[in-house]
Amino acid sequence: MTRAGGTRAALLDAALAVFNERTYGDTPVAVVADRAGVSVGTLYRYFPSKEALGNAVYRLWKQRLAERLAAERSAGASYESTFAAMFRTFVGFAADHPEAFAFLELQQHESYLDVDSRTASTSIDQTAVDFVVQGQRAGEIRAGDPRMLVALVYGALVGLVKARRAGLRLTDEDLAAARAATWALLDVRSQAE
Amino acid sequence: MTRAGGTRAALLDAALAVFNERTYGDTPVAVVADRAGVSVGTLYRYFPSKEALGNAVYRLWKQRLAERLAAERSAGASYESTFAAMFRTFVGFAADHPEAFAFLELQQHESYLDVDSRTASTSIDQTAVDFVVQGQRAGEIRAGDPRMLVALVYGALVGLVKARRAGLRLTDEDLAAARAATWALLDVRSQAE
Amino acid sequence: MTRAGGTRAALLDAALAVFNERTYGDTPVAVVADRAGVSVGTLYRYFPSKEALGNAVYRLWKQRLAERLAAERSAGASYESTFAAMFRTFVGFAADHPEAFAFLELQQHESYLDVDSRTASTSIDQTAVDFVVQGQRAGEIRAGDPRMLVALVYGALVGLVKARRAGLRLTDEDLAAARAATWALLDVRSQAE
Amino acid sequence: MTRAGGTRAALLDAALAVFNERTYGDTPVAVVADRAGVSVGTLYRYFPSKEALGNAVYRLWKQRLAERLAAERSAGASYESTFAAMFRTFVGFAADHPEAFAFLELQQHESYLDVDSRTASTSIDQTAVDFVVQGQRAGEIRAGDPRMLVALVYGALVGLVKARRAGLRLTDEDLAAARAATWALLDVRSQAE
DNA sequence: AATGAATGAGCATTCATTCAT
DNA sequence: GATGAATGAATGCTCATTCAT
Repeated sequence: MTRAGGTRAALLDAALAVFNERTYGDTPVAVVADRAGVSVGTLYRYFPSKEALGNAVYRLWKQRLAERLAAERSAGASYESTFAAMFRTFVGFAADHPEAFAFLELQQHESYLDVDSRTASTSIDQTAVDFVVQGQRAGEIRAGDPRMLVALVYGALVGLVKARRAGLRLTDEDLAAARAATWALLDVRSQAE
Repeated sequence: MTRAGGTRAALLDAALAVFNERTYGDTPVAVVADRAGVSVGTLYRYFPSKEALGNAVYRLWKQRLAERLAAERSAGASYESTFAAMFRTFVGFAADHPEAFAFLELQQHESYLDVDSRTASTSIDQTAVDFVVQGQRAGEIRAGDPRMLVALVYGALVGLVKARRAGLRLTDEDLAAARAATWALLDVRSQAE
Repeated sequence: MTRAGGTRAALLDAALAVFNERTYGDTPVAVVADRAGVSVGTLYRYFPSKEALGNAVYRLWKQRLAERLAAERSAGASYESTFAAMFRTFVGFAADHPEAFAFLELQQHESYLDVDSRTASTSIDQTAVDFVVQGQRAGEIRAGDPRMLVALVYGALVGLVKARRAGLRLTDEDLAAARAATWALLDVRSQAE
Repeated sequence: MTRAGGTRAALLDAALAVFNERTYGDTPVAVVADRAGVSVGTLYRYFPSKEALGNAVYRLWKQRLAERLAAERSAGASYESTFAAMFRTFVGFAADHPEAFAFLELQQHESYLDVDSRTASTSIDQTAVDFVVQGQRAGEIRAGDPRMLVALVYGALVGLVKARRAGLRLTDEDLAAARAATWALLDVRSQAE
């Protein structure tokens, strides 16, 4: 099962897959190695420990998500349309890489994430907080602690993806409605007068 | 260290506490027994397995939350004010029982939850879905798949509590703003015309 | 195979035996447990690690040897007769507990001995150095760095026991000759005039 | 990092060095190869196994020591002066090649030494035993089992070197005293009349 | 009923050795 | 010849569960 990207990439892929079938903590490294089509010894040639492997998987996908989100801040666009783009990116990422999204957002990583991984995670938050702060200054996003608003929106998005993962089937129309509803979380016009 | 409620209650309390300090999966049963002030043997007299204990803790708190939420549907009140009451109940529950909330919503239980526990979980969803469906019929809640709307709202709430747990400090004013924003997720008046 | 002294004693006995058949480093803990007639898990109930077990065995026997040696310093006796008593004690200990002696003196312990164990070891040296210093003051033991003289005598004794272990058969007469020769290492009368 | 003597010599040097930093048993072959500046594969081209490498190192230095000792038996010299020369040779060897001496005398080799290596070891003993037997016939060395006397002397010498290695600092005067004391182990004149 | 000693399968990790390039 | 990636058996240690007292 070796891949074009080589053994290391095969291991990262296998790890993502099996960590999702159970959990990082419940998955023996032997299972990761098996899935990647290599021996345990080989896994340890590429990653010094199970923790290092977990961190590598986490960082890889957090960074990919961060890159996709960062790319959406287009110059002249309105906040609502920028939000719509970010929403689509986020939901699209979750659709394209359901295992990666589930691993990132639906598991507990506190026990093994190192500083670099936590930093990768923070970068997405920061992008979102910046967006909210600017939107508030422009009078398009409602008042309130920006981190709180981000937590609500991010939570709503995670809730959405989690529900789909649990079996909820949504049409494009549904998703457009979800986007509109989530934008209302931020929209200054939804603010009680 | 036995409690008023007896050994079983002491074990459930201890389990909730220690499952939060690490994770269900990372916590040896010996640690639960220790914390409860009993021996491992005794733990196994009250619960046939670690899984059974985990399920009991899960069900206990899911049911308590469900009861508090169900109690909020007052007869003549508007949907918005009912929502406000439910929001307060939910956030209040998380404030009163932070360990319970964290255990219920911030951990993965898939690997060990039995059917009964999953049902207990569904009951809260159902309460919420019923509320949304009725609100939609009454023309006060926006259109869209009710389960999707519930997922968004529930996700937003979890995101809020998670952020507080990660260190975000919020005033009562902030929480009122969070409630208003979350209501906008549902409010028909926030719907784009 | 449980012994009168209980599981812990059985483990210490088994450890001494198997550490001698190979080496501390070459002996899996499973082999120790097997020999003691218990499971690996039980071994770990009595000793937190293999290192701790190794240290416990080392300390136990070093202390027994130290006690036997310390008991030999009789009040009015001459240095030569005190030395003879210590020599007999030492050789007798090696004869009575060949495995213990071999473990203590013929293996490398540097990699795992803790401070307490090293202290137990030093106590024997100190007893010997004190003896030499007093003998020098009394004009019965030759001049020279006392630690150096102790190293020579201790080395000679270890060499003797090692040779017996390798198959050398010695009569009581031989041993008396060995004692006399070893005393010459210290005897002021053997000093070149 | 190849040496004048070629790859094989570089490997033997590297092995001696790293076997002393830890132990033969604790040293991965990869560390030996690294230190020698070659790959593991190359190491296995020169030595069929780790054991073979260990034996080669052992034999190499045992033979060098044996040669230096054997060279000391000068024709007309007295036994005491021959002994003095051998003592100096031995202590000098330990000073010139502390790693080699420590490897030979302060580690356990039983688990992997082959017959040839054991033979190399015996040859030194034989030289020493011959010396003692002749000295006894000449009436200059005390009575007693020659192998026993050799064991005492060899042990004393090892004890001396071990103590120096553990930090004991000795002047030339101290060493002369050590030599005199060690000779007393053999000297017929030290024998109790 | 309660205890806690005992069990042993299971896990992360290491390392001597092989072999395709 | 030389390389170093790959192998997989072996090791120290953990922990859910049982059971004699």
